[in-house]
Amino acid sequence: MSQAAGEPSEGWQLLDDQLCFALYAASRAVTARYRPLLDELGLTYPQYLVMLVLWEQDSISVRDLGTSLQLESSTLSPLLKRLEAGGLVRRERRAEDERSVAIRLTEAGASLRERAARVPLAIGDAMGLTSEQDAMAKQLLRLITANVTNG
Amino acid sequence: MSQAAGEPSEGWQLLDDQLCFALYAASRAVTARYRPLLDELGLTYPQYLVMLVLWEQDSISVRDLGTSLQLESSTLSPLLKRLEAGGLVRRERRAEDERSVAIRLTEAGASLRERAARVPLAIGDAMGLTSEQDAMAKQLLRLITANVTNG
DNA sequence: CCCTAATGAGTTGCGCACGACTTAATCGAG
DNA sequence: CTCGATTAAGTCGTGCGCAACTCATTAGGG
Repeated sequence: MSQAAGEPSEGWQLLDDQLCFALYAASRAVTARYRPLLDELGLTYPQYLVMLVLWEQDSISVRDLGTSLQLESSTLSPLLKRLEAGGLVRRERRAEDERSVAIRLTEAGASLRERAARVPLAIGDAMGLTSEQDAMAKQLLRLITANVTNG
Repeated sequence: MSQAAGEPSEGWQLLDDQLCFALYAASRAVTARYRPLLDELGLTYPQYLVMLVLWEQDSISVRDLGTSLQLESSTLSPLLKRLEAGGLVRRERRAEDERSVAIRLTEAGASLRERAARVPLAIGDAMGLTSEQDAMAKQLLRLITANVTNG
């Protein structure tokens, strides 16, 4: 166990013992691993997540996108504008409810799906987990998220 | 390979199946849980991590801080300036090597340690994991970080 | 019908996070 | 010793991520 200069450490407050830091470091490390792959597609990591949702379900409101990704409109609105500027999505007010904005894939956005197919495979490969470890990790992370979100 | 809207997805590229998203969501959820606690201390989450390192080992270079936290000097330099402006640390050039800057705690920075003692306990409590689950999660996250970083 | 509350999207301000770059100091081969 | 390469810290530009707020639209009680 590492110690403060001179005095013994008390055991609480050690960076390397904290799950929170392991989580923070792992998340950034994985995102960094995505970067070169996503650069080829002209996407950032959050933009890629938005595209994943749209490839699953085209024409979705900003609100529902926020629910899926747990992101605020203040994060999504500028991001979606950048995707629109890049020609991947269109934004149009809904006739039924003028408050709502539907996000739809353009042709370019839809066709990007094939080029992106290899990304999750490459990342899964880089993570190098067995399927049991992968399942365990997902389960634990979802448990943490659920506990920390409401509790 | 691509599908029309409405059809079932093929299993690759499903947001909810991806470990990377679970990681990203969990990391943000945990940080959000920290926020009200750290607000009372006048710290952000990355600032809190820097303070954790300093409480373990006072007088550390920006370089070594970056190695510990896996952060670039371009992230740390402005962050450390804000901590200095807040009166928690001092920055002084090292005599032995004028390129290097030593970060030292002020009195206020050192005494913040006691007030911060309850933070890891509160977070650990909120995560609600058994000690076995906690250990398993840390192990898996470190494995992912290690594999993804070099590989 | 009216008027207030709510809802959805967007704006602003601030603090990361990182790539690309700059500057200054040190190192090290010849 | 000299001078080109390396190293440490910092700056700049871009894109999140979120709190606090605004604005427009819709819902709903009286």
